[in-house]
Amino acid sequence: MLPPIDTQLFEKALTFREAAYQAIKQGILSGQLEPGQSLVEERLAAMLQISRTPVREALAILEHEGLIAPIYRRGLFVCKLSRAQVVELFTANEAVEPFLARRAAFYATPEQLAALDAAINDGEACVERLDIAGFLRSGRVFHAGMGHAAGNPTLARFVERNEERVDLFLMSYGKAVDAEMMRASNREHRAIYRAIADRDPDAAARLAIYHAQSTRERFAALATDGGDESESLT
Amino acid sequence: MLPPIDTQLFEKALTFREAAYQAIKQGILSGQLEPGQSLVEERLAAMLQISRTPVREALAILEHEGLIAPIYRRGLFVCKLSRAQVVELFTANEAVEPFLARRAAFYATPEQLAALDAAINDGEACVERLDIAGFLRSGRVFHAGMGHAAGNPTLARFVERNEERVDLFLMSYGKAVDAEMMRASNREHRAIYRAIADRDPDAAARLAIYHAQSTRERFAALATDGGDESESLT
DNA sequence: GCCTCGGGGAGTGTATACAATCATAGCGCG
DNA sequence: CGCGCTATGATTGTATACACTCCCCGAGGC
Repeated sequence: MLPPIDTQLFEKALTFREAAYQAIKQGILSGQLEPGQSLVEERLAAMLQISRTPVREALAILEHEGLIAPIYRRGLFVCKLSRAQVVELFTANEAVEPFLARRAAFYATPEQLAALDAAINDGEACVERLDIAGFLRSGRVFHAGMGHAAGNPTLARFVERNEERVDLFLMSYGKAVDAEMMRASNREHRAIYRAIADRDPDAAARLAIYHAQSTRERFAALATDGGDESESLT
Repeated sequence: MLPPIDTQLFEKALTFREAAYQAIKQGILSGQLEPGQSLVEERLAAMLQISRTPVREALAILEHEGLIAPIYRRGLFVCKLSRAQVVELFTANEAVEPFLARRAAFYATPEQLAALDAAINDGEACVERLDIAGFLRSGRVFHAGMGHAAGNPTLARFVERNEERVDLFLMSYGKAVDAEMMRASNREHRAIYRAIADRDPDAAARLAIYHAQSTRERFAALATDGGDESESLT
């Protein structure tokens, strides 16, 4: 599955490198480039109608972010995360999310609250369409938005990257993600949002913990099989 | 100030890109490349005796990590963090460190405990030598080691990167960092270590919080002046 | 004396060229 | 018929070449 030739992306980004980074990342997170698939530099460059140089620089960054993994002189591959790695990501989020929720309840501006609300509504729309990739994206927007509202870009970006990697895993199990699961997740998002909007830090933090644990349990129920655990590309 | 030509680094790394990444990062964190200084690709390439291509890829990663910042078609510069940004980093650590300390108290292996102890001892040695860069490095090793002992590489790397950026800031104020300050920090590290070694999660978490806050206060006392706050390169 | 306006140089951003290595397929041989 | 070996192609890793942009500086005009 190949992402189509890049078109408007170059208008937003100053450099081809940035455009390539966005395009490839988008391709991965939208499911067009599936986990385990090999990424040939020249092919990507041809799709984006640029040369290999900026593509390589973009790939270097994505590799550093943990979305793709190289095998020396063999090629680059979209990461296949193991269950253990995903559990680790959830654990990391468990440490950070309640902190963010609490602070968001203190500091969120009306605009930021509106952004959170919009992300939740977008998620609901995606559920109706059974648009899994879109739903996962809306979730990332929500979590990143909460980080932003908490006034800590560093933590916000950390959470966002973790979500990206989790979603990358979930894309592998796309067929198993059903509407009820998505609805449950969105309900929890809305509950957190309400607590933040009500300026109730304790409730926000509590609900964030609940959400993290609950998500992990939903995930565990999903990924019972091992799959090809052996070749978990890191 | 220029880092000398790379020698042994290429033996450890498979690619020039990785070697360049390590070398440049090392140059920044050791203080050879000072905040605000411009990094000319060709110059770096000449020092490392390689071409610009792998250097650029390494720089792209460092930029993504937030250690250097580009100005479009003007050049790359070692980041000058603002006080607000450093406070933000401390806040992020405050959320994560107690979590790591608690888990480390549960899961640390004897080897990991030994590594923590070694890092602390190294730090003490650096204090005697008044080796600020070395002391900061030992601190990064300690914090990263705690993350590792907590069994969560994701959080460990997050903390490590935050420490790198904080240390980058402190390098600017190198002259103001005195021995007593370093000793205090190391004492707190040792206290955390003892709690972990004693398998006392609550104490470890409590001491980690205290350390984070205490470090932030020491920092605040240090960076009272604004410096050239205006041009904080992000 | 101050401002404006080229011209040269430095340096990034991108493209292309080259070398090294790995996979694979074809072929011979046992 | 299966196994190993070689040759060829594909793809990465690195180097070099080119174009464009921005800054600096000096000359000329007011």
